[in-house]
Formats: sequence, structure tokens, C-alpha cells
Amino acid sequence: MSIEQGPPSILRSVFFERPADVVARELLGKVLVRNIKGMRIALTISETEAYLGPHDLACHAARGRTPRTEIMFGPPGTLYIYFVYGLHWMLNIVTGPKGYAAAVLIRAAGDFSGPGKLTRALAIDGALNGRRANLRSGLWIEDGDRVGKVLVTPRIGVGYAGSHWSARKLRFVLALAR
DNA sequence: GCAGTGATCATA
DNA sequence: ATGATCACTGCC
Repeated sequence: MSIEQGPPSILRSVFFERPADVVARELLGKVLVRNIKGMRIALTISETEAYLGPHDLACHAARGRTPRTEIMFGPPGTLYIYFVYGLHWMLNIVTGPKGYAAAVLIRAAGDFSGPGKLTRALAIDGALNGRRANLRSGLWIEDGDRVGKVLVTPRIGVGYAGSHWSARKLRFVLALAR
């Protein structure tokens, strides 16, 4: 049996240096931690989506390397944060080897359901784009408890990607504990 | 169901 | 420079 001992460990880049769908699934139950001027907020991640890489037509990197997608070509564990619909910041973490543009979108954590609401609650915006998930940036991820059942569904809001890629089951949701 | 909101990118 | 689009949300 495994008893958690000592301080929780912060996920390092090796965790993120794997395919986005693997990372997305394993992020469920991990703890998203935000440190804002000494105030610490810790929320269990409950919903993620994988954006697999340039071949994934729902992934921004499918449009090639642009000023915005440049960040996704960086090392695993880099924060990729972009603005959409004129209102909302989206929180992603770059996955896979450096130079391979893939990422995981964190859609929900704690009581905050919805990617825009999550970033607003944690004061996450473009200032964190390109930073790493670590203590220095004030945003990182720690180990969590074992998770129970996981729901796997198509991703939200990617109808533009065509029937194949919009249907792929790349959204991972933590089922409620019983 | 759909309007709001503004960055981003393709097109020119 | 212009226009379509958008990994969303909240209100109808």
C-alpha cells in the first residue's frame, strides 16, 4: 500500500514529455496550484483535453508555426495560454518532446467548471504564456490522489476540425466519487 | 437558441 | 487593411 509522505511532489518536465492524450488522462486527479503574492490556491484537476500535434486538425499547430503557436514548439511543461472569443484565457500545458507542438487544455479544476471560468478564478492570463509550470512562475501541478472512473468523450468546440478529429475521444473527465 | 468581444491569421 | 474565425460564457 502507498501512504503519501512528506511534501507533495511537483510534476517535472519528464511527466509532460509524453503524448498529449497520455498526459491529459494522467492529469486528472493531480493538483493545480496557483501562488499569487503568497496566497496559495490548490484545485484538483477534473477535466482535460488532448491536442495531439500538427496532424490533429483541432490543434492550433495544424496551421503551422505562427507567433501564437510558437510556444507549443517549446519544451514540455511550458504554459501555453491564449485568448479566445475576445473574453477568455485558455490554460494549456505543452506536451511531448521539445519541437513537437502538442498540448493539454485544462478545462476544469476544483469547483470551477469551464476553461474560461478556471483561468478567471486563478488570475491566469497572457502574462504566464511561455512560462514553465513551476514554483517560479507561480503556477504548477502536484501529485494527487488515485483517481476513480474516467469518462472519455469527444472534445468540446472543435467542430471546425472535421468529422474525424472532432469525433476523436480526447476529452477526459473525472467521474464523481461514490 | 445566440450575442458579445477582440486577438489572430489568411488574403490582398 | 479587411474580414472570418474562434479549444467560451451567460443570458434569452
